[in-house]
Amino acid sequence: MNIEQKITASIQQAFQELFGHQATLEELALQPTRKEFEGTFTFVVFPFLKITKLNPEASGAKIGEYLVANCDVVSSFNTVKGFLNISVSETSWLDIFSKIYGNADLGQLPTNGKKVMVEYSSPNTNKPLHLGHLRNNFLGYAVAEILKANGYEVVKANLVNDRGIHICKSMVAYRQHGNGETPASSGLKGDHLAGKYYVIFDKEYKKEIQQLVAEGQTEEQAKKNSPLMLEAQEMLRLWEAGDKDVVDLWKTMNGWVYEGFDATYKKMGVDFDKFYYESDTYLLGKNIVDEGLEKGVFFKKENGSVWVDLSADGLDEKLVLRADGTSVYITQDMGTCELKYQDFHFDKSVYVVGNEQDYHFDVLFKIMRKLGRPYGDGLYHLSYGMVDLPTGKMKSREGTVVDADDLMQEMIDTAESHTKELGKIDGFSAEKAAELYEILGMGALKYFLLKVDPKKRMLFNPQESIEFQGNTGPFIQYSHARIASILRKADQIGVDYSSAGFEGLDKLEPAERDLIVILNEFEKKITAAGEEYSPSVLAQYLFDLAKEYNRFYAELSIFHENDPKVQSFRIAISAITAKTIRKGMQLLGIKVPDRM
RNA sequence: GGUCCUGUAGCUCAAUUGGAUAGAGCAACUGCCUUCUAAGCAGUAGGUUUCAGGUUCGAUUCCUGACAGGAUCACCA
Repeated sequence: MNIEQKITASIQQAFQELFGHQATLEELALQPTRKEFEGTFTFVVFPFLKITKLNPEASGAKIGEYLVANCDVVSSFNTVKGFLNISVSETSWLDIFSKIYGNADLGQLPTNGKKVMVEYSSPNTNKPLHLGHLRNNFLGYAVAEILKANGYEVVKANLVNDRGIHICKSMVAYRQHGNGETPASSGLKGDHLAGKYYVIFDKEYKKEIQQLVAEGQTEEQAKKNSPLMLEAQEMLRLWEAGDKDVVDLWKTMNGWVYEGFDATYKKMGVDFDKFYYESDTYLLGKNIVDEGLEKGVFFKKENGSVWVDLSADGLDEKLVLRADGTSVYITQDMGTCELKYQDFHFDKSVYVVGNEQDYHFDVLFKIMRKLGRPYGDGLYHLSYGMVDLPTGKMKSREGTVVDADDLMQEMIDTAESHTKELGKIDGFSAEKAAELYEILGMGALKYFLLKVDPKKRMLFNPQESIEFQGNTGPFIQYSHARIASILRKADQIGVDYSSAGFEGLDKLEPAERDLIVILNEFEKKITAAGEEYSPSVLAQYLFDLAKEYNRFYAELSIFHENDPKVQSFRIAISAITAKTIRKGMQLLGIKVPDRM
């Protein structure tokens, strides 16, 4: 039983004994005391005035007195209006600290026996990754790690969109303008090479449209009649028919792209347990269409197309199979959904996909539930907002994208120049230094993208967005490095900061207590981040923790402290702060350095 | 036009899910390095929470209606 539960249980008892009222633990929830008041936890009595039949102050006082007399962790209280502010004794805080300090599984909750799949990244193989993908990948990875910490067994999946008209566009342009260029001959990363021809296609395509319009066609006609577009469509048909030349080219180009993606994923620090390829899954789902027709979930129109009617659910009628019997997007998504379940028998399945597909997933999940899938209620769309630039929305065809590889390198370079300016790492080897720049640059970038509530769209200003001070990754990393330095010194001079070193300590400075209070919230935050699928909860917490530690650091001395117990305790609390930061940042996919 | 999301300090974001005088960071200003890393700490200033109603002890949070921005509404993916 943790401290909050202990206090709420006592309040429940107080209601029983003082007012003869049976309150649920749920309605007795505590909240943190605002820092301008004395106390740690606050109980709001307003909702219970009808039960106490006293004014707010008197109600609070009565419960407060009961707590001081009957709850051993409560040392004092004060009431302001209807707010009962509760103080916890210093020895209780020290007990709590000892428990945290002795916990070998800090930040890892016990297994819950449940399995969850997290699908993220899911790139197209016709162009390199950009800023929007970074948010997706960092989010997906962090959510997966957070769910692991919550006791789930996690499968990270990547559904690669490796076929379709967009790939054919790159292929057509490559055939016409490629001259046998390869990543090796051009020095371009494979994904960038494919992207180059995707852009060439679009340029040439637009020229053709202009030409055709000049010859008197409408723009719509021109788009359909453009020889390039016709060729791309023909190539798609040939691909589906298994034409050897087309398939060979497709394999070659995709191979280049995967090499490029591998490098990018490595730099991002993300990984996957299972890859799905749309070239394998795009024909799936037709059996589910049949099943839906049998069960009466779907219906057939006169022309043979198959639909689902979701108007009773506030949605619309939605096509699930074309009149010619071919699949649409949602057909294969139904099939892939079922395939994933057959492969892994998950309890939950999370899709990390941008909010422009909200409607699509709404429909997909409603369908799977109507079909009575056992996992229907476990389907979840982690919908995140777009990343906007100051110039507006990113459009890959128009070249207004921030490339992922470029941005990551830029961050690392900035970290390098910043570090050199400060001149603190003189003893570092070149490799050590390079490693540090990467840790700092990637930390800044990841933290920036993860600290915002996923569902909100966010603004990214390449010039201004990335800071190394304030609410940033490097600030938290810096706090860790400071502590690491203290621990090195403590080890060097041989201080015992095991719990034996501060046994019997019974006094606390406010800065020490505040630090214990926030350290004690770690598991609660991991739980909340997991329940809400929101790494931002954890990011915010780690910032608050680092801030609290830096206050402690500035206010209290460690190696000038004369009382050996106090000194030992301060090192211990520093050590556990570092451990919490390291573990928490790890859940966000961010590394922390020992020196910077 | 229908549906959904968003609107909080000059800027970027919080606000424990209905609680106290709405908090951080950046930018601006003032202090603090002979002491464990100043990528830090302390402080000043900055707000009619887009607007108008409503619900109640109490609203940034819930409801209604405006306004603004975005997404989506294909036999595209």
